[in-house]
Amino acid sequence: MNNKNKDPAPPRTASKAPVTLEMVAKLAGVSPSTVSRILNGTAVVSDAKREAVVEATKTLGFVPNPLARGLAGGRTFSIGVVTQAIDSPFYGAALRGIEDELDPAGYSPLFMSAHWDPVAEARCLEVLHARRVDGIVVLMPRLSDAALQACAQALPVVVTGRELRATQLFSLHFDNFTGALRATEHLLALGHTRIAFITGDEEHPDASERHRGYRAALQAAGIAFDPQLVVPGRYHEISGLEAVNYLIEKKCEFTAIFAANDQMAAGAALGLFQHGLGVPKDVSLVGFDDLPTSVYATPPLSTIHQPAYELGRLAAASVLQMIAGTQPTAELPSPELLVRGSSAQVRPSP
Amino acid sequence: MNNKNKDPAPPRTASKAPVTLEMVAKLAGVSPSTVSRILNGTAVVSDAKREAVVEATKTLGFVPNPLARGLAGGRTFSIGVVTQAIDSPFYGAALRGIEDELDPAGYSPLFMSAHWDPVAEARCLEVLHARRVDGIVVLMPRLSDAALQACAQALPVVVTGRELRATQLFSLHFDNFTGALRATEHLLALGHTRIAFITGDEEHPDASERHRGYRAALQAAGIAFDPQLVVPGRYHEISGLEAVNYLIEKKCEFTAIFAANDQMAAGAALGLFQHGLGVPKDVSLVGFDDLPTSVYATPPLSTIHQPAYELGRLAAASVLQMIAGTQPTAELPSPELLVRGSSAQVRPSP
DNA sequence: GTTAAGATTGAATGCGCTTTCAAAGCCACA
DNA sequence: TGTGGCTTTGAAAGCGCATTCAATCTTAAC
Repeated sequence: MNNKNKDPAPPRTASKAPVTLEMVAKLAGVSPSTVSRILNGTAVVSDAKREAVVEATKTLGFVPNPLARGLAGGRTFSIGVVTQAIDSPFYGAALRGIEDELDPAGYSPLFMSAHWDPVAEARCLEVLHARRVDGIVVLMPRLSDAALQACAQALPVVVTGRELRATQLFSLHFDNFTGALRATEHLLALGHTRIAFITGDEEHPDASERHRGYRAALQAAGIAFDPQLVVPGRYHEISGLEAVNYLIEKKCEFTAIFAANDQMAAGAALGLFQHGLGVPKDVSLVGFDDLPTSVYATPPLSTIHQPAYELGRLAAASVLQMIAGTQPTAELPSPELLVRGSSAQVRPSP
Repeated sequence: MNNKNKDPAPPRTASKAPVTLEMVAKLAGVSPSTVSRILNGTAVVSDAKREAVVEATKTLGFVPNPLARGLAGGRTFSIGVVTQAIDSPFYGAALRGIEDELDPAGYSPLFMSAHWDPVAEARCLEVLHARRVDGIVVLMPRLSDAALQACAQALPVVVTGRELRATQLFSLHFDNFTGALRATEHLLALGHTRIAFITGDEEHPDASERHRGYRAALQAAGIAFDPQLVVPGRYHEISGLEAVNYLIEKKCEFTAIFAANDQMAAGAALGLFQHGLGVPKDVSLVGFDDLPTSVYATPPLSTIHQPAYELGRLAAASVLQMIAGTQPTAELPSPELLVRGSSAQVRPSP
């Protein structure tokens, strides 16, 4: 491979014999304790010694061993992150946010996937605890509040997608209700009255909040709720597709669809396409989440922006604050409606 | 929150005083060494003691401290994984594959993102090395071969997206050339002769291989190569969109587009849509990668399936093999063309 | 009935670092 | 000149585990 990059990584000759703090101490002519103190800023040291140590650290290329630090000091400078699916477009952005926030602070994330399984989630927590992480972020937990609170007794925990507060436990919650309300209102404002709703996995609190938002908007507009128009989904693309098939099969009349997330909206779009229905010509479509891919859908998907990246950043910042002893105060931005090409004025019925 | 899940995580009462191997030893009436031996299967122990230890381990809820294990034993049971972007749809699947392979083996992945920056990548390698991971997987490295080889001197390394072999260094390479060849042949077979190509970031070996595949197919079909039809892209959606705009602006004639990856194909699709061009009615479109979302595009995208998940699994399995002392032999499956709705017979020109 | 080889086991050491604890050095004040 | 209080520094004790080494107990062969 003709890779002409100048190498940023000098071929470490020390690949065999790892440099230890003790060696630095000897070279600098001080005790190991002093080196440690300088490394951690634990105490005041004379400038002379400090310089000698810094010098020695450089010439030796010393990098402290995190394992030893963790074992001796009790802090590992790593944050456990429990996600449901590392390969989900939504979580991806959140993980990125966590990364970006942790990195400059000198912390490393330790990602684990629970796959929406409470048992697996509990195992993740256990493993992270065993690995002595300094704090934990749980993205959209499936575990009970009590389990989370129990976990928070041992170390700082931040959860998202749930309202929950306790000592060493902070929650970051997005206003799904208002988001869904806005989305439905948007469709309503375009003249739609027959708005189908594809629900999320109602095991998730978000899903039911979005459902409530949909109903609230309808009610406020004085439109009778029609249970026929609500089709259960599971947050996956395929369930959006199935929902559309179901609606059409049942000959439900609808001029718009609000899907509880963008992934199902994508599935729904495909379903409509397969049935020869144009978006937004025949059916308006609105999603929820604003996945990075949604703006590149054809047509671009109208949706509620959920700040996944921000969520990650704030969650990470919050654990860091708790570790530092401060009570976090972060709050997620309000839901924001993004009107794109998939929603339009209702056509006068033929 | 009405979470009715039975709690899989019993409220560990021992959240304060961590159980140590020594405590287990005392309870079981044996020496710490024996407990360690049983834990690691390092030596034969009498059944009586083994049972006593297992029993004690259970009643105490003992979980060995990975930090201590790592420090004392030199093995951390963790694998460093360097990815370019944790939030990319392509990498997501690969990471998932790695996770799935590592987990049953008792290893944990340690993910780090290098953001396509060789300097950052070198830093990742350093951090992972410092964290004493037992092996490293580098997905689509940007670093020079030499740097990678240097890294492999210290511990087992698996790289993907590059052909590179050395002691403790294994590479997993996908046949991008053939993939691109197949994609182009497909378009050719449909009667297209004016096939535009949106390149990837040519810093990546994959990108140039795909480019070569495109040209090879054209040549084999006896079609003169037209440089006008090749538009540089950078693997992002936006560059696909820009490429289409460029082609149309320049009034290039084309009946099909082959994008070097699905993300750019999505961008291209949007561009065509904005210009009122139908896919595949007016322009056929073929991508590369087979992202999970591509099957839900409207119309579903014809593409070359790249086994990202498999890639992750095989890479992980390979490091594990190297750690175990065996030479890995894994090989990626051949590229596979998936014909979906975005490509069709060329229309007789008007 | 011995003895050597082999199987089990425990005591002790160390991985690399943080952190008391106490000693030594410093200052100012009386 | 002496004493108390403060600061800088080093020695030493672990953190929790793996592992070497030597001791003890078996078993087999003579």
